[in-house]
Amino acid sequence: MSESFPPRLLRTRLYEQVAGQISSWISDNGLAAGDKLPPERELAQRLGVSRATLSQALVALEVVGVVEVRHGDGTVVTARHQQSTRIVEAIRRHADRLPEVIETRDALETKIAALAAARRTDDDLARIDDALAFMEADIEAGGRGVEGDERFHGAVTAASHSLLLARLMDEIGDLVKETRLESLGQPGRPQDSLAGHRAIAEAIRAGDPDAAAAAMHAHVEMVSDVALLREAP
Amino acid sequence: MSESFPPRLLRTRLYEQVAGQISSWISDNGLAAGDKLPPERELAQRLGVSRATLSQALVALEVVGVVEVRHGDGTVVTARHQQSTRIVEAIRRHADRLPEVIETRDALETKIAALAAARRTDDDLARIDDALAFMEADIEAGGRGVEGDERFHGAVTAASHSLLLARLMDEIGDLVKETRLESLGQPGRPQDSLAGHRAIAEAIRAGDPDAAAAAMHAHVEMVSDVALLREAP
DNA sequence: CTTGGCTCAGTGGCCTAGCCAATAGGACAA
DNA sequence: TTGTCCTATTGGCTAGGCCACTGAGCCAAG
Repeated sequence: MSESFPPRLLRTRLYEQVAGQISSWISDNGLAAGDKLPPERELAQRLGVSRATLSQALVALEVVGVVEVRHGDGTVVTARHQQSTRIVEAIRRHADRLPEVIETRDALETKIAALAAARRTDDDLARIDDALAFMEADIEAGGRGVEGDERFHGAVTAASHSLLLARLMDEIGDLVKETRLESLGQPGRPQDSLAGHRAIAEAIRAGDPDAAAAAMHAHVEMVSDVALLREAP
Repeated sequence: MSESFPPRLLRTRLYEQVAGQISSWISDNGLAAGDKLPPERELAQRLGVSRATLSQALVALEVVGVVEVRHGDGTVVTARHQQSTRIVEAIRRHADRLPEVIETRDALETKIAALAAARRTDDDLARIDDALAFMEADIEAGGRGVEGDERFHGAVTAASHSLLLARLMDEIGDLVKETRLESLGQPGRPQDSLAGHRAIAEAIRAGDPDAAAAAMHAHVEMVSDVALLREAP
């Protein structure tokens, strides 16, 4: 019942507000890469916070890649400040983001499947089979196989032995999760999905990259056939 | 001239070390999602730093998504802590990271090229042509066309009209830059690269996704033929 | 027995005040 | 012109303290 409750009323820490203000101040005043921010002491006073808090905000902005703090010199604006940071948010709020997620999954997972077919060890294969079995049991018990689906794709990703691709998949993990829930909620879909997984697993077992890529592509395409998208061709 | 100078001898701030220690402490002790860290006062004392510094470290870890700091309750470990965080660093230090970057580029840019062919506007096309012209002029003037190369791929990415794919490309931007420098430094390579770009541009102009994908794939494959890799087949 | 309010100990949030350390840029000597 | 040194500026970090929030236990009202 407690499905969609109030969003937990997240409490904003002071440093977050400060970071936000600095960030938008940079945009509003059109500060470009290399431009300097005011000294900490002055900035803190102007913002009405202590230097310690300002320091936290700067750490946050630094981690995200908006500014660079140089001991003894000052704080300068980094390049690529507008793009990276807020795009995730932009996407999250964007209504028609589903197609983009599908496209991106297709790009990454097709390659991942091909690599997995070429590189999988026996252990990798065992984990893939485990995920398959888990999903099958879940579905037979009346479940939708959500977790099994997740495990399967995770196992395949691991089998590709590419840290970078794994990292990017993780990056879009949350978005993928939403499409997963969407997709597996449709009647008959879990079984179809399981069948798709089996085809992918077989190609990987056989060590056939092209077949694995094709199977994964077909699978992602099938998954993308979601009610939400079916109205606007 | 200041092309690839000293890596700027990055100065580690205390909070970075602290964040690192906490992070590995979490891994080593097998802390799972939901487990609590010691209180700030105790942790600060144990690590031999002030609470303010520890606080900065926690902000950093929070921004990255490793922990969640709850006012009045404590600091708890978040899910997905092991994967995301340190992989970027791991990759950066990994000697044989080149192949992974190439693979990932191939996955993303092949898809991007196909989408660009399907969606490019006339403006997109104009920007692509501009980049092409810029690179050509640079090469004729004796340059290596590094910036032109960057512009071209940027223009194609923009033409794909996918925020998500653009974001992921941005994510691996630094790594790609290194391979770019590596590749274009080889004799005759700039011209070859330019020819590859032309083929891609033509396919996009013609609105042929398959051809664009194929051309991009060939291009990435050509680029990957780097001295560093040629010894270990 | 359940519910709501109260208290209190533990914990993070934030501040003030201050000294240390790195940097850049100017003054000055060679 | 070049190299060295000095110093003002600016960030790095600490210490110590008060306030605010959370959760658990207790207790009285329903």
